Amino acid sequence: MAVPRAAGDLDPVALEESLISTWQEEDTFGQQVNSRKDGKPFIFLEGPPTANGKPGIHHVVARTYKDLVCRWKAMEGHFVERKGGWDTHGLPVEIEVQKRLDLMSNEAIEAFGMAEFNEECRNSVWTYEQAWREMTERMAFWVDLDDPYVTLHNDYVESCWWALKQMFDKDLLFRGHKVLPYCPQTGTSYSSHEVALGYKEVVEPSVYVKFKMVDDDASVLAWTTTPWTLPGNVGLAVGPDVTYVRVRIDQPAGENWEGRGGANVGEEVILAKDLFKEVIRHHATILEEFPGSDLVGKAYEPLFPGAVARGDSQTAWTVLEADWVTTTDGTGVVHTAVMYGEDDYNLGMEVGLPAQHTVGMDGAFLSGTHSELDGRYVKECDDTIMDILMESNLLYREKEYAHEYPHCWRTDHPLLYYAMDSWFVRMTAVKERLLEFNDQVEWAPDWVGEGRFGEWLRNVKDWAISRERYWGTPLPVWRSASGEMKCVGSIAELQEEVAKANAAGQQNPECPDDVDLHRPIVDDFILVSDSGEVMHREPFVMDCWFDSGCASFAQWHHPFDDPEKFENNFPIDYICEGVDQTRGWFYTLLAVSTTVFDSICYKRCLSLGLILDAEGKKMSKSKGNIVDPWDHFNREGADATRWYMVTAGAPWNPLKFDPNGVRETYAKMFLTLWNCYKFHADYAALDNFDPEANECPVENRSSLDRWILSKLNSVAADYHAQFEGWDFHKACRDLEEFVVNDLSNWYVRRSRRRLWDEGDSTDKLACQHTLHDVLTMLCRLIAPVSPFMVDVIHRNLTGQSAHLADWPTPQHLDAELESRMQLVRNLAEAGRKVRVDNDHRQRLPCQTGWLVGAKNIDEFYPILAEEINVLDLQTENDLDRFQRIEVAPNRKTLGRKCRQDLPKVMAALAEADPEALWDDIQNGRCVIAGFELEPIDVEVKRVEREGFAAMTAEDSDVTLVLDMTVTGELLSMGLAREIIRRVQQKRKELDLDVDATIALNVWLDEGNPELLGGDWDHIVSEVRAKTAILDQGGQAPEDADSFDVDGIGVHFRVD
RNA sequence: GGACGGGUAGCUUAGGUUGGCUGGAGCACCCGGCUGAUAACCGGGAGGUCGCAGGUUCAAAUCCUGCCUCGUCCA
Repeated sequence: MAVPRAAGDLDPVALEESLISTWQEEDTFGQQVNSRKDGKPFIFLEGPPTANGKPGIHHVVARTYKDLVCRWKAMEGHFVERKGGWDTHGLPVEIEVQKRLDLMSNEAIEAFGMAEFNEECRNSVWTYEQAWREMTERMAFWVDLDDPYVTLHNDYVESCWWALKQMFDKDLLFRGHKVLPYCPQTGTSYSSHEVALGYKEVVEPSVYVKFKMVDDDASVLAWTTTPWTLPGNVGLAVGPDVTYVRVRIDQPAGENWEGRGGANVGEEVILAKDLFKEVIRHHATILEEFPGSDLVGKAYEPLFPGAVARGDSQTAWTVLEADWVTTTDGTGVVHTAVMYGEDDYNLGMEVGLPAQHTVGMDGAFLSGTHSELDGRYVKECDDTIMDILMESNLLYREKEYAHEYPHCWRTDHPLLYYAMDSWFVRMTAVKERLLEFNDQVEWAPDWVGEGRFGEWLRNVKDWAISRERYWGTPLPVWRSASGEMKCVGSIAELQEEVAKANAAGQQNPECPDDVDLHRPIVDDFILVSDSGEVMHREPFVMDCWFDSGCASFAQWHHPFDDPEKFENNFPIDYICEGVDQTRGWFYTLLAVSTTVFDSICYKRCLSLGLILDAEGKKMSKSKGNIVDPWDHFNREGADATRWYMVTAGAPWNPLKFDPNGVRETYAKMFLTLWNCYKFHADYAALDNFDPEANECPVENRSSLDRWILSKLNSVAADYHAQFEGWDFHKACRDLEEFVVNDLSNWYVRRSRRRLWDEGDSTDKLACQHTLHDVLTMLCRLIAPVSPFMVDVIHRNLTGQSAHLADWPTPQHLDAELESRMQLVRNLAEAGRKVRVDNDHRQRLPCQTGWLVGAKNIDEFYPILAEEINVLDLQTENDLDRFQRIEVAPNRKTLGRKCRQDLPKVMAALAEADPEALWDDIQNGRCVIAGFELEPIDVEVKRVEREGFAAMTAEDSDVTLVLDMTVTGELLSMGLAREIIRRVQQKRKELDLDVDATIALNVWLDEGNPELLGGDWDHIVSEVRAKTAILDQGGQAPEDADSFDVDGIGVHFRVD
């Protein structure tokens, strides 16, 4: 420890920037981690951001919560390693590059060269790395960015391969179809995010089609907006509980019939009752009504015989039931083409419909569909299809239909929903385990785990993990034409397989130890199956969510490097990301750990709310309402920015980021803290105060000192408890309240005089020790949240960084002392109110004040007397002299007792004389409206009697009474105080040193109260006047400063 | 359409699980005060259909039902 240096003025930006250099020089972060090496590990996992976007204020929020928990746990003594990470694969990277290089289709990419394209992606990933590093460092997120995990690194990819192989071996990885929006022109399927880029309103033909029943003369009527899917029709779905009708056409169509289609008189059709009027354009009679379940199982004739082969399907071309069928549009019968709709596909898989394409990857009908359609682009066949249906009398109506339909954002062509070959992880097989593991996670807030996440898990679907893309972790599965498969789980295994294949006659390229595990390199290896068949790699890359889902082990290159590293760091203690990660990272981590390790992945998960702008709108580039964190780093500093974000609301609530709020936080919290510190440091430096040199046991200090220590320690205890309960916002709001109200506005204000003492008093020493103790503890409490200023303060006071210090343990608690001080403060407040009510200036002293009903606060009388400016403060024991009692009903007990008679009882209580009433209640003689009132049923409060200059302090029965008599002596003292205040103000304006002396002239106008000798001397000494002249009744020069007291002029000059 | 969360003063919010006394606070505004105390502090004022409508209850911001609205995720 050392004598502190004087604090100087505050420049938060300079302070923080210079401290960052210090941290770098001495590797404070490394020291914090390593000094806790023997502590129990607290395992944190950084959710990898993608570095190909600019970091914004929302990233600062997430990183603040990550950082503050890690710093807090480290100070508590845990070993907290913080490895950085980067998410580097995936579609957004590809799109970015495609836009830049104008490669708008897969053909274009392949013409450009897949290797070259991926190289571009690899580089583009680091576009904003520098910006991320600078932001991370400037906001003081302590994370190791020099040795991060990177999802594109071979080691990382290899771990992902290993994980996939574990799934493959457990039969959890399988090949199937997924219906996706697909653009035949670019040959790519799209993610929902890409689809969202291209929705357009279009008007297209929609058709009502008659499906002829096999054992019935009637037809079932179905509707579709995509006629091109009709050749693929293999089923009709009805709602089992929907009511259907069979109707007979009674008359030919009217003249206003539009478009193709029609029906003959006597023909019967079946459709939902609710839609009958809307759909049927003929006069028709309802023959019968029945539920959809009656239709289920009935067969109908295929529209395009031969387009799809029946195979061994029992259910093809029959009516099926599906609970998602509605009667909001169409006919209540849904045409089902297995390969061209998600519901269709799922239903088809469920009931065993043939899964056969009628459309090729080029968007054209496959040959064998129909002689007039084969080989033609499907979107150009609507007319032909309708004509074909017309010829067989299968078309009932055509109708123009306007709707939003997704289009390719690159080529503007309509997308086709198309069943693509896809790979899945069989999550449905581990659903129960997922739910069990989720129950073990401590979620903040808990409703995310129970609600949103739990809901997601209860409806878990198999995870489609393959993407038909280029830049990503390649799917390590090789497959032969006959369906033999091999999943490769490591580079060594790949080398082995390549060698085997080469031995069987293949001519593969080199496969060295550092072979790049990306496309197209891995595509070039051709392996050979156990039966000797040639196998090619399945041409997919992984969903990049799979990459990040592997982070808990892939960051350590598990199991290839030191497996202990992983075992000691799994499962994770703490992760923290935005709530939008619920079905993203939070899910994929659990999905991977469950399928690979049959284990939970993380024990605690803090899910953060979104960041909105000050208007509550989502921040987005297009709206231009993004807040740049640097605006605040460079103005109020990172401390204030972080503190603001933490105190603005619960972490999981959406945060409306208000730039003004940051300024406010700076002005209130940090300026105040700095000034408290400055007050201590300046005097400590002046007095050569060394906290170790002169011991000053707490029990020997004044009650004011013991109070602030106790108060801080109670706040610290709550602070800690609230941290434990994730209520960081409440903890920090309370601490801020402490700094502003308790420390600055009471303790420091009440202690100023003590430090002005130029001698070496015990009391001054006690105050300095107390300030030292309070400030160091405060710094440690704040350090995890806002790490800069407190570290500077802590270093100056103790010679050690706050971040290497221990988390404080509460001590010196004295609840009784705290409550007495609370009373004193409430009384001081009451005193000010009395003066305002009685029009009595604050600086004009009162001769006497009486405290009525006060106990045990004698030791604070001097403080209180000064606060309320009373010369003589006395205890008054005759409570009835200034106080009376009030009897208030206790509604809780009375309500239970009286029920509906409560209003009557309340009215009676309000009427009754309080003294007599209370007497009766105490003696069990009080019966109102038939109810006997007991003492518990009322609350007795003592309040001041009216007609006195008196006020009862808040939350107490103690009344303060002031004597409002004004005397010459009092006026003189009050005048002296006015003058002192104005002169001090002037000294400040003149920017004089605190210990500079002045020459003072004072002129008092006629009618001013006489300034008594003692009071004049007091002025002279207070304002440090070397020479002083008082002229009562004289004429002041023009250039003198002037002010009024009670309407009479006072003039002075300071030289 | 579904799940989850929000809606309290001009703005930001506390309270809501456990129904009860006058719905707290901060910013901004107005008046006053205090200060060798800072962009600080203190007192007072103005500002509220606690989203709307029902219900339960002696009593609802709080519990229940429905609706409106905003957000997120999923269809």
